[in-house]
Amino acid sequence: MESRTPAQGSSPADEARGRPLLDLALEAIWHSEGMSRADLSRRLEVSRSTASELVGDLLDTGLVAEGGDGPSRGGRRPILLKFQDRAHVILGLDMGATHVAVALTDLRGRILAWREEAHPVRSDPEGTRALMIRLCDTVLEEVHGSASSLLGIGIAVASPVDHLDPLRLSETVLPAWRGRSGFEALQKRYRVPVFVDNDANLGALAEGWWGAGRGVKHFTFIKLATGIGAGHMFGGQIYRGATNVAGEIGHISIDPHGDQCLCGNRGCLVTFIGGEALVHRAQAMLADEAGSLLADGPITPGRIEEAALLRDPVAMQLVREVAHHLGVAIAGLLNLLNPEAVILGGSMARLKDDLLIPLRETVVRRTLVSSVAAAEIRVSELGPQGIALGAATLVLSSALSSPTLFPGMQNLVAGRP
Amino acid sequence: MESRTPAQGSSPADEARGRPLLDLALEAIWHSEGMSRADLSRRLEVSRSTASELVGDLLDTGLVAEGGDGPSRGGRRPILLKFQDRAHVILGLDMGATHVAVALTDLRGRILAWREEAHPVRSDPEGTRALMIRLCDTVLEEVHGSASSLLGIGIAVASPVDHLDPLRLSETVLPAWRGRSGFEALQKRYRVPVFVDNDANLGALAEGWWGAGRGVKHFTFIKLATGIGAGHMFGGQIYRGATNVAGEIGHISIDPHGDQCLCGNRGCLVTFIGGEALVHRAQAMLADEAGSLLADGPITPGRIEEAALLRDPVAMQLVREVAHHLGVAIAGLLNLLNPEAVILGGSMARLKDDLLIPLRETVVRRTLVSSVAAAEIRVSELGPQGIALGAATLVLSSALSSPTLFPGMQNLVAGRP
DNA sequence: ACACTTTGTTCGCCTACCGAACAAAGTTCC
DNA sequence: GGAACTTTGTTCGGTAGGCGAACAAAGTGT
Repeated sequence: MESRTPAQGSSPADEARGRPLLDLALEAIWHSEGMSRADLSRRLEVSRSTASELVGDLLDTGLVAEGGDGPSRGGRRPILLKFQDRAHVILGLDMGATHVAVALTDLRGRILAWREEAHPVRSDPEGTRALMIRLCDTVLEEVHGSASSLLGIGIAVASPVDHLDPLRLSETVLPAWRGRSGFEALQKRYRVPVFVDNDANLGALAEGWWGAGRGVKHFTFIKLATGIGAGHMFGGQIYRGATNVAGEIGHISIDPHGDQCLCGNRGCLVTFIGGEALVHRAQAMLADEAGSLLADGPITPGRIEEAALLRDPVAMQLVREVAHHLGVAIAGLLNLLNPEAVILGGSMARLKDDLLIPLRETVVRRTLVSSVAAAEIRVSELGPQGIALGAATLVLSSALSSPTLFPGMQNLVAGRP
Repeated sequence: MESRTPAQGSSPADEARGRPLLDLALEAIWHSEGMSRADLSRRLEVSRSTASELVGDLLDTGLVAEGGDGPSRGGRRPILLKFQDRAHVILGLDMGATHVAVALTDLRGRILAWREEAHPVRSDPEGTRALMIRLCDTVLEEVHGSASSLLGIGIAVASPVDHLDPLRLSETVLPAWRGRSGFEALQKRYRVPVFVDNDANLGALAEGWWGAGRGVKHFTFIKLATGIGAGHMFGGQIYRGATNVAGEIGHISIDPHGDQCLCGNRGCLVTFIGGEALVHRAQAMLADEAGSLLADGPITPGRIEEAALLRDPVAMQLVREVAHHLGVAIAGLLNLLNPEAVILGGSMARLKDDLLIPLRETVVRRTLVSSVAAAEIRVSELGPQGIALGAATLVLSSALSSPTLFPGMQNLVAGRP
């Protein structure tokens, strides 16, 4: 079974000695849209002759193809090389607390098929595993013939993931699963590597590759949901901390005299703006003021977001309160880590400026150095599909940084005839 | 003028392609004490023949020498290779708010000579620069003949440092310096590269190389002084954030109803345990209770530390309060970053368990995941010399990771006869 | 004394990469 | 429209960094 860290042949010495030229060439072509052999030669700082030879090898793999001539730069027109985004597909699974979602993507993060279904994940491991397989089969059938070119499966789980044994799940967060994910079944069924990581980390990864974090070196993604989780992207890499549980921003205390939290701390962020806290607060506010859209029917975080979008006064007051409390926590984050940006995802993200403007105000009032206050605070661009997309991106990023995962590249590195 | 980032020939392509074998060999020999050519071959995963040739080159530089035979492992006895720690010396300067300190070290972080002098650094740029040169001359003379083998100068400043222009100083923190450090004069006088970084970062670097952070991948160093600063070491590298001001832990709010801070925030950590806050709190406590060692004479953080060491009840009560407030901030840090360890330096560090025990208690009560609570909290092992030692270490680490900084290595990389 | 290990050197080989040269295909300027 | 110049992409010999095999030197274990 494959772990998230590519196990094969990655010795400490190899890491320091750098990656083979062929890998770098593939990655460079992926990043640029339509680069010539001469461009590649300049990019990798190799001679045009070697660039030419590298391209020859890559053409054989099918991952790269020639795609017509580009504009002349004063001489012969270059032959553009295009990464073949459709050479493979990737399955990205989002296993939340109460739903399962599956995205089938190409190698450019485009979602070719999508399925989402509500399910009591926490209490029903067997049913969840069956559902995951059913959804995977569905999307693979929908995009005809894609099963044969499946590159890998990425899975986002709403629980900490052990770096050394990513197929185990936290027994405290998901007791009914008893630590065993059973994801090996997916690996056996589809005969491809399986990668697992925490959902906030993968939300961050997706935003960094395709969303609000493109081109941003250091940022933190905060997922607002029942719980509050964060994923850090430092220098293009997910930062996981010592034991892979970095990002528990929900349990930062923002008021030592606040309510007791399950974690033992007082005044955790989650006791102010977690899903349950929001519902309680809404109920309390409705007791004072009637005439809210929230008055009829059960109150859920989703309905609060809906109501705020419709400019319901109670819901908007709640959003302002969320903005304030979150602002205190983010101010601390900025002072401590000085990221370039903070990206908000999950519920509330659709509110955009209604959330961001009061949030920014709190942050600016509460940060010292001007450059810290200049950090951008944005909302997710990917919405609810972001987590599953991030799971697929985990596979893609692994493959691009160590292309032996691509079936066509294995012949080249091992020993060619 | 050299910046902290080695400017010479470091193109993006070079970085990805990895460092030359010769550099890796030098670093490997530095790290091990007495490794053979065969060991090196295994470590770098190259053949014994190449390892042998690499060693031949390194012997020529004078940075490595053969140091007798090692114990047999069942065959011929290996010839041990020893890094020549005395081949060069390094100057490490610590420019605090009210003092200047200089350490002359060898290539193993041993302090060969040390000078420290109080000086109103903030208000007197000219005098500070003259003092720095005087102290440098003194320590270079004391270790006779070392001036000729000076490798470089590292400087720790108690102000944020711009990554792109490390010779500029923050105008807000040190207005009298008007942004100009004038450190170019040191470079001209001693004809060696000068490296500059923030003092908390360099404290972290020193602890990571020589002190309480040896072998710890991810940790945060917190310097308690007039202000509270932190430096993060992630994976052996100083983490600086987007604009080089990561680590402003002093301005994390731990109580939104607390006192107003200069930064605009309320209830910042410094308003509880910064140098001035400590003095005020001590004065207030003395009004209630007499008979303290602190009653006679001016109250300073240093005297509070002294009194606590002598088990003065007022001072010890203050320490417990510091431990509690710091614990709240550290709990947040652990939840957010999940480091392996937190290392405390500056004043109070000498108190060890008197500080650590109540601190750990607060942290454990306030962190969710068990592995987060398992993070080690320690005090600095290097004491007041740590910052200057870190400045010297900045030079050493740069030289080891890009050995062209060593005079003897330049002939080899360029083009040998 | 013998077999077996480990170290370190030598030497020929292989291959990834380079530079020079060249053809093909454009552009610019007169 | 043609000459001069550019840029691209290929070919081809050269080079040097690293490898493996072989070997001598110096150990250990039985």
